[in-house]
Amino acid sequence: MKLNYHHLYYFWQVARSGHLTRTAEALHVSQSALSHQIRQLEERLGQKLFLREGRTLRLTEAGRLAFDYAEAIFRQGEELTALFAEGGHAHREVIRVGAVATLSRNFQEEFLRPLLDREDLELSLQSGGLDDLLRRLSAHRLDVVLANQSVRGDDQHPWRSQRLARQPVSIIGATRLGPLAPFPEGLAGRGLIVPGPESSVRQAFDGLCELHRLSPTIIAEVDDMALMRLLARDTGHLAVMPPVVVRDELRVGSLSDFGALPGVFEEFYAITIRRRFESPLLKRLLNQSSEALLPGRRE
Amino acid sequence: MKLNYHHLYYFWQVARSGHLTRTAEALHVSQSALSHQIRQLEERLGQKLFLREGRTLRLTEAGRLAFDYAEAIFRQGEELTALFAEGGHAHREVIRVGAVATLSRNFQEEFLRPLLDREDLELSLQSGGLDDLLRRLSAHRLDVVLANQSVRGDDQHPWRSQRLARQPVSIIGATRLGPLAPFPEGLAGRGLIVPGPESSVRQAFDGLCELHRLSPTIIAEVDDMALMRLLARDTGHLAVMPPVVVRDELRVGSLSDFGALPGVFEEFYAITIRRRFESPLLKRLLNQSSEALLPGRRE
DNA sequence: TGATTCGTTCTTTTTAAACGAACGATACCT
DNA sequence: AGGTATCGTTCGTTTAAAAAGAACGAATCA
Repeated sequence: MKLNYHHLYYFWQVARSGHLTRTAEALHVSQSALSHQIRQLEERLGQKLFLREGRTLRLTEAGRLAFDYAEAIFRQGEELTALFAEGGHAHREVIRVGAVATLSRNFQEEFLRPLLDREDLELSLQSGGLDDLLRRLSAHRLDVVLANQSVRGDDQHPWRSQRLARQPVSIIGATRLGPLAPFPEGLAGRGLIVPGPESSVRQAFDGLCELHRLSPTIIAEVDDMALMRLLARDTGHLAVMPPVVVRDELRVGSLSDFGALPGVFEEFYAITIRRRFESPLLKRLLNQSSEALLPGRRE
Repeated sequence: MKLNYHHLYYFWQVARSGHLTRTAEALHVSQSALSHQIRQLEERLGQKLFLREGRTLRLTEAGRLAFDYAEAIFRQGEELTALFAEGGHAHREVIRVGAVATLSRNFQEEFLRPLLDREDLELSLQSGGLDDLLRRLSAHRLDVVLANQSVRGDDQHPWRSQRLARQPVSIIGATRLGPLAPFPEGLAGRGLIVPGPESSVRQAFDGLCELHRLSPTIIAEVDDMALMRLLARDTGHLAVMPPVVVRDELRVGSLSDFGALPGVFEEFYAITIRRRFESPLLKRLLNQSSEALLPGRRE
């Protein structure tokens, strides 16, 4: 009881033009053949797709529904054939990476570095929210999603999260603030910029504060690492963030690392979809990334 | 030179399992038939999809590409058949409306009102950004998009914008601010909340200010009408917005309309896609909406 | 009213898909 | 190593599905 895509194609063509005879001519088949095939589709689906009103055809509600699906299906098919038609030559390898927009750019760059100097590779990098990216991953429009949290897969969405890196998290602030006692003393009377309440870093940090009976003054909750970096640099407040994010500023000396927070880590995950044939390049990339970036990598 | 979806289906099934023989058994065809059909697909596309390495199959890069498309195509097909299989009964009429999230809720409700009390109709209402909604419209996942700007269609995207309503725009503020001289005098020394610079209302308002040699103090630029309504109610600032948005507050008396701005209008558009068979219900809805809501409707 | 257009239905013809046996290559086992 | 089972390919043959073509009926137009 499977759908016959040949029938659906004929239906689609007739539905978009509205005329059986003209469509038959355009497709170089007889109208009787068309009529018959469409009738078979209706039988298979169990519902009328056209209302035959005299000698004109009108779509039924079911037909409208089927038409919308057919449109989506055959547009993709056309896209596919176009892709193969133009590029008669061999296809370059493509890796499509989605990155959660709030992720550290340094981390993204680190991950992509092995790919950047390869001439034979086409790299597509897309930013967005995690939900959006996961949707694209499920639709096979992405090969991997970089995120700072893991997701659990289920039957519907066979996602697989692989931890790539685990960065220590520190108290970061402008060097001009002068020397600061290490955590937890140094925090007294200071404003803090912290990650949003959803993030794992924030939750670990809150736990740590509770342990030390601290209730620091939260100035801002910021999810975007790039923004947090700017705020740490340009305000007099302290930020809770991984030092790797502000690597350059630490080297130049405009920002200082006032000490790592014990037990607080920012974790990075590569989310992929289980598939029979994985791209060997992607596989290699994930393996070498988790080896290179995993614990205690100096940056 | 058209794509054979039957071939593609076989390829898809083989590619997802990785084995030709097992797939042949599962599909109740001989392996020779499968092998032959896949070979034909390769010939049609002009490229190898599998690397035959001894007695194992591996996807080529082109194969990976084709597989992703096949996945998208046949998932939709399965969705379609599932839809018809469960709902053996006649399909209820469906109208899928997308509304730009920043649009006045009152306007949306007004538009949808004729549909709400119909038992025989299934209504789907989706919010989002204009770009996102237009994409869904093009993919036939929406029937109509409500927006506060018109879009021009092109060959790729045969959009059609139809103006539904044109609302006057006023200076709105908390009643407790006391009586206010009409525009432009009343604005002197007041903070203003205005729509964002992209909106047509804002552009018309800026033009009006220039005409009167006014440069009012902009407190905030807000695109979301619901948010603007809250700000007008809860702050001491004046807002530039259509009175219809705060209809309830005006009636209760918590907000006052300090006078319409000449020549400034908020316009509402219904964006649809040209198609052969339009839903008669949608057609009727658009017609009666533009009649009912067009100029000077009291609200 | 009669010619014409357009979709349907039937039978016959043509085309394409499926089968099954033989073959070749590879992996596995002892 | 050498035998054997497994897996994909390639044939010629068979079978099933799609197309053609003619006859029919209903609606449209002059």
